[in-house]
Amino acid sequence: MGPGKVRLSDVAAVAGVSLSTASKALNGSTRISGATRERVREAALRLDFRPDALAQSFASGRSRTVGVLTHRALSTFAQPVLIGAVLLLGERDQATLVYDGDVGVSRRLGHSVRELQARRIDGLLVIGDGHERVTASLTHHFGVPVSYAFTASDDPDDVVFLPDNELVGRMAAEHLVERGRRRIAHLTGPGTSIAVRLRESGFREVLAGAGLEPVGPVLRSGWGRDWGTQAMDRLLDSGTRVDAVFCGNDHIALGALEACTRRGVAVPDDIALIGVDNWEGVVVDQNTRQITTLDLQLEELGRRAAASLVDERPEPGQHRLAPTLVVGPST
Amino acid sequence: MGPGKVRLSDVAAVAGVSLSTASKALNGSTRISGATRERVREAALRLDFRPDALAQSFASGRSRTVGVLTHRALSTFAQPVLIGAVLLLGERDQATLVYDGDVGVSRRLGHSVRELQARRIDGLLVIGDGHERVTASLTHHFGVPVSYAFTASDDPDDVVFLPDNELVGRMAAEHLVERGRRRIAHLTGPGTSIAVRLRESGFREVLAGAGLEPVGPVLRSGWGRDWGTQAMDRLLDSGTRVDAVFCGNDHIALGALEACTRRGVAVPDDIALIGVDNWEGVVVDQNTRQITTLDLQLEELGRRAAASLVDERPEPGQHRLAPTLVVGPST
DNA sequence: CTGAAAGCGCTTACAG
DNA sequence: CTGAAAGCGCTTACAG
Repeated sequence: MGPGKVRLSDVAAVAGVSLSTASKALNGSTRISGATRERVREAALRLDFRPDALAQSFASGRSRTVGVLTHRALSTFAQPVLIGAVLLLGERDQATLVYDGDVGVSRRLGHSVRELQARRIDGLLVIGDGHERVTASLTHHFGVPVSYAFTASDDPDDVVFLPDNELVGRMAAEHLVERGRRRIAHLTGPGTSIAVRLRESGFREVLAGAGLEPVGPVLRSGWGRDWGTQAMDRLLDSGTRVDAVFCGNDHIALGALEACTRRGVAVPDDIALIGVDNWEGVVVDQNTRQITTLDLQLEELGRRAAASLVDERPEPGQHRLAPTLVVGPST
Repeated sequence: MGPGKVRLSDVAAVAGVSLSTASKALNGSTRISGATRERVREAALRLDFRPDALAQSFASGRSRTVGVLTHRALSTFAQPVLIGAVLLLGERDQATLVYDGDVGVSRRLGHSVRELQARRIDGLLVIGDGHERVTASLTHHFGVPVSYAFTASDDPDDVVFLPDNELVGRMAAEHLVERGRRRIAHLTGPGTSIAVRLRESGFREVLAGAGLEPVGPVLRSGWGRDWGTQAMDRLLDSGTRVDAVFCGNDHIALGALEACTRRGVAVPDDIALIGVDNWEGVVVDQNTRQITTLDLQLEELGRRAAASLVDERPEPGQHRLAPTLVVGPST
């Protein structure tokens, strides 16, 4: 259906202007008389002109495609980052070329980098797998903007987006302190984890500001529900008086909740629990919404990182995204 | 760094052939003498020639970009489908242009369709939000292959990929029957749901084949954990003897587990529980792996649907993907 | 502000 | 099997 493909030259002819003028009228913010612009626009509208994106890209050198490099086997946490990036890029009419592979392994990487260069991507987003690893900077391989999401880069001049894990700790502490809790313990993941250390540091900072410190020893080990149960039992067995626990993630918080329930400790009346991740089902979709959590806003992280490539280019350095407090109704 | 951009004409010159011959030697499966092909390849390698993808696309009309239309606000379930699609397409060196919007609402859709056409996409993938809704076919808007994932289309000639929900029911029943369970109940989601009906139908079919039928009334209502607890309580209160329960999803199964635990019913010794979704944390990462589940393989669904656009084109009609059984160790 | 012209770097009938 | 030539449909200095 239709009179064949409409080209810009057809629009120009109908509008009674040259090809180059038509082009500028439609795209360029160049000096063009308002009247001419209107005439060209009308003609384009009337003819239902749609510029051939392939030709535009070829002529302009802009591919309207952003490359994305992800770390092999996208984790639960990295997935929303990629989703956010892909959706934002779509909103900007940018396609996404995703290569998955171990960003630390140069073999696969070499192929991906070459392909992305050949594609003349307009920008590159490197998505890592959390705060734990540092990605070797790839920025110098590309003549286009490169940003890093959910991983640090080893070049301080890179544009990096990370969840603000220190703020996570501060917000957890503030939430509990504001609600009158004073004897706050901390059960968390392995002490080798950067996220664990940052969260703990923010947590201690706010406590100190309120003239407090963590009650009992900070227990650091795993990220699983089992560990949460075990740690909570240990804490309560020790006889430490506790009125709140900051759990390093929601799995730990659920494990702690289980221990409390088993021992007849009321949550949150006797002990308030706060976790991290907004793990689906922890807060939503349960009567037993006894846990408050902090959402790392990972999809938004992906959106911001992608936007940094196609919208205004931000300052070099680490950009930290604030988490969101998701309050269990009874807390 | 380097002697400027290497073009195909440079390769041709070095190899001592014409531009067109060089092009065919590198891409075409056309009749080219082995010797010539080798010479051209060597030259390309030596010069580190990388074809300009923009020029290739423009000349060939193939954009190496696949369009993806997703239903507004990607759900937890639709996300892995998109991830799978994007990753597979990357493996095929295909970029992805994702437009999110209500596929049923023509306003936004119109813009997306026009943009995708202008981009001269090589194929289109429509990702829906599960078995419940039927998407109006968009196939006729495009001259390129269109596939549908995680939604039905209203045109029987469309290529559609769905989880095999009937098989979900059959596999759940088979698993329980094979393990000697005979008094099997079914607690599930709303009776209006297509997925609920298909799962129940497969479930009943296998039971019937074993000379059985569901024990007690099939309880249909919500998808949440609360409902699972409530339904399990109702079932046990009724005095019905039960040795297994097929739960419509993992949330329901977890709710049922809670009810059992509270009442001192041993799972899986007294009552085996099987759910659906392989919801993170249900089976993995807990000592209390008391629940078996069926994984809908949604990422694989996305991969298959994407592959149907860029690899071999499958038959029209619905293609159903088998779930995977994820057995809790003690079941 | 407008237009003529070159050029982006390949692919692909077509003729030989 | 190989090559000369046209052409893909825009953008962008450049000159006017």
